Amino acid sequence: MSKQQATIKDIARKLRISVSTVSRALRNLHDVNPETRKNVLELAKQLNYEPNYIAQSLINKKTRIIGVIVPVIASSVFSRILAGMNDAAQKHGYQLMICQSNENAEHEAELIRQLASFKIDGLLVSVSGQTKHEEAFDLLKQKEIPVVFFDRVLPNIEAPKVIVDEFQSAFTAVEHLINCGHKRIAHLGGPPHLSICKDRLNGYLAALKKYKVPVNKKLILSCENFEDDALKNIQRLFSQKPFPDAVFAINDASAIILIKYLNKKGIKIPEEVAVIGFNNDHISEIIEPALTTIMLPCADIGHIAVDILVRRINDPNQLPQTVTLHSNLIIRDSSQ
Amino acid sequence: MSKQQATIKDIARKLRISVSTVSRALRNLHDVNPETRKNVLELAKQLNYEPNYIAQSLINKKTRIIGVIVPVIASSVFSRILAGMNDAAQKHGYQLMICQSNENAEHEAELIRQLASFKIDGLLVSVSGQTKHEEAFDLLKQKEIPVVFFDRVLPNIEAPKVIVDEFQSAFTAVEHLINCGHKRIAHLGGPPHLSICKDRLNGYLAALKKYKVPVNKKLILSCENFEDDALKNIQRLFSQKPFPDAVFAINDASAIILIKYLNKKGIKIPEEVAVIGFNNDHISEIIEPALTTIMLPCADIGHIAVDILVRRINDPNQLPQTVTLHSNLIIRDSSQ
DNA sequence: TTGTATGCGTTATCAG
DNA sequence: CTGATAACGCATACAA
Repeated sequence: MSKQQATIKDIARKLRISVSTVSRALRNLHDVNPETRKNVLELAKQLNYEPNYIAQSLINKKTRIIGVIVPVIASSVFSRILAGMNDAAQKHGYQLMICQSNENAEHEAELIRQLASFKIDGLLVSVSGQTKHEEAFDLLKQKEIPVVFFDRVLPNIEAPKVIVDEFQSAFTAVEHLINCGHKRIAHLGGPPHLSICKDRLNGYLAALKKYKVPVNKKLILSCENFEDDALKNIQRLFSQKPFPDAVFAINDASAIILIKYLNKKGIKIPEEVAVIGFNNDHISEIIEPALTTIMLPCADIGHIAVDILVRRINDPNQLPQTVTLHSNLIIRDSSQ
Repeated sequence: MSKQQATIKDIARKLRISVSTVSRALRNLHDVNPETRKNVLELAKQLNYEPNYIAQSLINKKTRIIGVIVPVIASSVFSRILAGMNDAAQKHGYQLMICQSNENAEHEAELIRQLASFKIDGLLVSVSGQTKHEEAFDLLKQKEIPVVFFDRVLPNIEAPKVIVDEFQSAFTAVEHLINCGHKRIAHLGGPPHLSICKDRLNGYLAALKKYKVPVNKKLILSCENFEDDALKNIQRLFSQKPFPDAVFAINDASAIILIKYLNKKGIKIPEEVAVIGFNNDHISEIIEPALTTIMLPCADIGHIAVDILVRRINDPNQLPQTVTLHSNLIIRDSSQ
């Protein structure tokens, strides 16, 4: 923190008026002599005065800081969501305090405590892949810090959520595979306790059911750490006979690992195995064959989450709403 | 900010002791009765007491907040650097206030003012592609807020910097192309006033000079907005005859656009045109042909920038140092 | 070992 | 229209 910073006291002393008058003049309150105000504003400018948000926060009980916890910062989805949040927060006059949990539930809980100590006005959270309980979030309720969950949410927590219609997205993806004539469709899933993963699995199952494609449990795999576990699950999947003739992967990163695996094995995509991903990472349009995938509205997720949180900060009695955004199926060469 | 939060006053009242004793007990200072401390800590836990950083900041004149300004959050390089910064900041007990300038110099200046009002303890900046003056940073000097520049820095500013040896990186890249037998080597550059772009251009020129390859100005292009301008420059480049037989691109994103252009035109890589990128984006190992590129130590940049800044926060008299990190040439199929 | 008083920079409530 | 004073939550010199 700077030491040479001018305060309203300095202005008051030099102008031989009281600090309260200075405070009023600076904030353009009604009951202050135009001349006095002029003098104050001039001196303030000259001294390069800037209000101390910290001191204001102590009184207002508002910091204009929004905390954000994401599992990882360096991911295409989360970095795009964060960018959207940043722009939206700017519009509302808030700053973001961004942290990553590194997919670690304990660290996530610690971050919540830290951010609470910073007296953030509200928190935006996308839970780690390892977060199974909602205990960690009780602290926020108790401290009356409004929270909005986004993207990865806990199913049983009562709070506003901004999510993508994962069920419908997965359904659409698998329906597309079925329409392309595939029957033995595998699902390379994610951590099963995460709602996004559950929902995608259910969308997958619903599509199979609708089109009367029998469910084969051997074709349903869970990667506890997303793409980090993908390869070993892929190997297991393709050690079976007969092969699946299509794979719906939990994300593009896993799908790409699969494509490289199939390319290496000389298995033709999409003729022998069709592949569909999730996220529309930049890579997906570049890989050979280009990856059919689901495009998420990342920037919108960020904007809307911030908008809802700000509304909640200003009116804590808002009922928790869940905003469900739609995704787009992007059909490329890996599926047809 | 929460309203129901317990304060040291509450603890003091309930325990019928003074706030100063509570304050001391909570911070484990020496001169406090073990029994008293035990009572305080117990009640604190029971009331779910957490110190109010805001109030502490007002006294300590330290917020334990580090501001960060990057041109864009959703980029592979910057998001990885931010992730590194986050982990390093956590270790030092700081939180990050992250903003993006969206490559806009005016917005960057505005962000500096905003962060200054938040009384950040220090600032980490990677300048926007449009930042030509250093005026905006004078405010920080005046307010004695330490700054560390990273990755994209202004050449003439006296401040600590954490950069990659861009000259050497580019030299190595072009030397590699020359060693592969290429003679008409083009450079698809970035905004020319950015130091990283100047340095890469100079590295390119130095390599040509060392190996007595004649410089052809028609083969040197500048993309004012990096990959956003790449395509039109690529088209200009390949409207010339004879073609360049190799291209050193300013980043992987531009190199990928080039590869797709060449693939579409049926120009063989690397036989007819070799391509080399910069950044080692995830894509570079996935595209066909896999892209030879320069790998930046992103996480290290983040860690080291934070370390230096924290050192400077604690001792403002530190001389400004420039830490230059080395990159690695990753040779893949696009060059040989 | 503990309590009192004061202050950090600002705003709010009064009284004048 | 202006000023004195208390308060926000905490830390600290000093006194006890």
